[in-house]
Amino acid sequence: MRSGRVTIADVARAAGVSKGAVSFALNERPGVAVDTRERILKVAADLGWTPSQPARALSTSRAHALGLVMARPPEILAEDSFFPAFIAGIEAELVGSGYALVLQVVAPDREHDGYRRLARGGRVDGVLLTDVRVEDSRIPLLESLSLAAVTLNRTHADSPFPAISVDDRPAVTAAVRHLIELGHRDIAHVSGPEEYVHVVARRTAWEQALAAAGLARGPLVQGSFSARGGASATRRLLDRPEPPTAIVYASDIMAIAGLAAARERGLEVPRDLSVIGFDDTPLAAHVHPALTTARTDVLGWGRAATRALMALASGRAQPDVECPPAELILRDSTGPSNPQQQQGSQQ
Amino acid sequence: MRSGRVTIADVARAAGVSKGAVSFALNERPGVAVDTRERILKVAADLGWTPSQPARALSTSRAHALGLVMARPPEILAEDSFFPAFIAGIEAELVGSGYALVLQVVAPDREHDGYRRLARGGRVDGVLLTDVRVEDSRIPLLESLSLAAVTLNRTHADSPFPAISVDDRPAVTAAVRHLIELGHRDIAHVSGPEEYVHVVARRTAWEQALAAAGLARGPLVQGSFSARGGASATRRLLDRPEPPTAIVYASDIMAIAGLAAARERGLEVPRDLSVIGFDDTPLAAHVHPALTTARTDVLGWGRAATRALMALASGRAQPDVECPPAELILRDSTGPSNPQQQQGSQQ
DNA sequence: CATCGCCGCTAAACCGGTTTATTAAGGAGA
DNA sequence: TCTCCTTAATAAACCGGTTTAGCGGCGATG
Repeated sequence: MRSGRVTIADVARAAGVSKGAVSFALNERPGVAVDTRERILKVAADLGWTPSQPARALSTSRAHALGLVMARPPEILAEDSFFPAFIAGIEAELVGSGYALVLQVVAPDREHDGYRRLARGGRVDGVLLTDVRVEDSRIPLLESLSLAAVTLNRTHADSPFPAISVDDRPAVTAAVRHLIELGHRDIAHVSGPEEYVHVVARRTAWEQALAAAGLARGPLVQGSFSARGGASATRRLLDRPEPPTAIVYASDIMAIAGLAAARERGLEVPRDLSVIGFDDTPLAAHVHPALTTARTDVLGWGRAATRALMALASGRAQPDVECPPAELILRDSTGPSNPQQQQGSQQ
Repeated sequence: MRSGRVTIADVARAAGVSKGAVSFALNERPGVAVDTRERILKVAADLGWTPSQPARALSTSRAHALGLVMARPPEILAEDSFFPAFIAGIEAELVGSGYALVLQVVAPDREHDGYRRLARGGRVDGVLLTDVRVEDSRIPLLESLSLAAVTLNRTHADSPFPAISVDDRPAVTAAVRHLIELGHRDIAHVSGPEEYVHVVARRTAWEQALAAAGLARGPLVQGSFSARGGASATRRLLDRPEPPTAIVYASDIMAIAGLAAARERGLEVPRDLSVIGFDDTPLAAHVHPALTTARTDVLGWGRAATRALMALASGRAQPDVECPPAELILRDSTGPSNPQQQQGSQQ
């Protein structure tokens, strides 16, 4: 009575039953008469009782929580709209499930520690693996920690974990085709670190779309997914003796920074240069010119991944899931190729 | 031996002591001889034992976790660089403390549920309150849930919780003064929902700086902290019979969208219009023209708030903390007032 | 009418830690 | 040498749930 929390024993006493009966009633297990169950639930509601998660976790040896490790450098974390949307998707699925999300932000070189901290002490039942690598050292790590996991996109290495994937390639293919239809023949790509599977997928799609059209592979610059990286990659492309007439970026942030870099050079988009981003950041529609880009349902991706991981953590084996592919959104940053105008226009 | 997890009993047996001794040794409590303690710790390390958090939480009735509820609409969540930086700050302080961060993303009208879910079931020992309101209904809620909390900035209502504050006003004051020095006399403000204390603080600082210079209060438009809101607020300002020559925005995202909106109108920044943002998003330096804005050490803010909350959750009363104020960063989006050029330049 | 089986419920063990009460051993003081 | 006090360590209770074993009571069955 004087103690703070209401416990299962209080409920049992008030309902005139045993602790076990309350537990059974709460978890909808057979062995409790319907009217008894209802009486118990009513008493529980009246007393405002909710089972203690730690106690429940201790006896079931399941934390009823999922983990997410974010290992990006702070600058990129702050710029990217992926995580906020993704986390919103996770939570949309978690609401009402009794599961919680435990976060871990770590320096990129301390990534493994993040997973170890979550696993040890049994804080979570499983983790969501984002930013999946071609060869991902987290896979063996998680196996050794015997943590459940799902990967966002398939790693190229062997993985026992279900992959929840979004195919970026159709949008990139469509982007390149769109540019070719506009008359572009020199189409560059600003990618990211090649260790990431999504970077490779986008770069490959760009290459293959060019090859399919019988065009030479345009210049490729590796950006860093940051605004700074996008700006410097763009400057490097524009400094070439024969600068490209169009650039396909692996992210909106790099593309938006590219827009500014082009303008500094006196180029006007899309007259002198066509630009295509990737992500469809909310800002993309509100820069000048509005950015042609690729859209992915990140929130839906988060939901699908979470659903699979919860099922997996409950012991049900899960198949791979294929989410709807990214699609191209046409806006105003792409236009007809206009090479003579552009060449040597600066200085 | 065959069971998965190593428990304290395994360590005790291996070290030839009792469970209690292991617990004492781990928690550095007196009553264990130095060499015994070292032997125990060595055995624990050899066995790879880490105490189970749920078990520990059950006996100490402390979750060793903090909670953060994000109640912004998805669009704004995705655009804003605040949360990623803030969360990075929280984690920077949490690393090595044994605490974890539990996240809860909810629809703005379901905010209270988020806190209830965290409190019930004892998932967290305390919560960080962001986006503090002038009259904040979460304060009485948290008192009734008897959850510890710190607020980011002081609510105007009574609050028993320590406030960890950053003063936005000096930067806004400096921004307005800077514009006045450049010859501007008609300085508008795009703010946000007036329920937020930081919105009121920025708007008030803008008003007071104008009044201090003997200038009339310029036009005020309430934005929504989204790119879309920034664009439409800007258009509304530029549609006035006598459009302002300078706009101070309450956020970078709105300012960047404003840049594009001005350009659509045929205005050139800063020649025809000066623009100042707030936040110093990483992108701010990489748009064209580079955005003059206000910078806050959000990461440091997160650290300070987390430090205070952990201490509070451990039972130590905490004083209010004042973090370094926001400061103005001069870039290229502000220039001398040029009103004749601008008026009627569109159409 | 005796037996079986099932239903509804209880008592008690258990999860893996922390903490309190208690005991054994060793050293100082008289 | 005996007593007293301190220190080191243990055994057992406890945190708040879940889960297993078991036990009355009742209807169905033979």
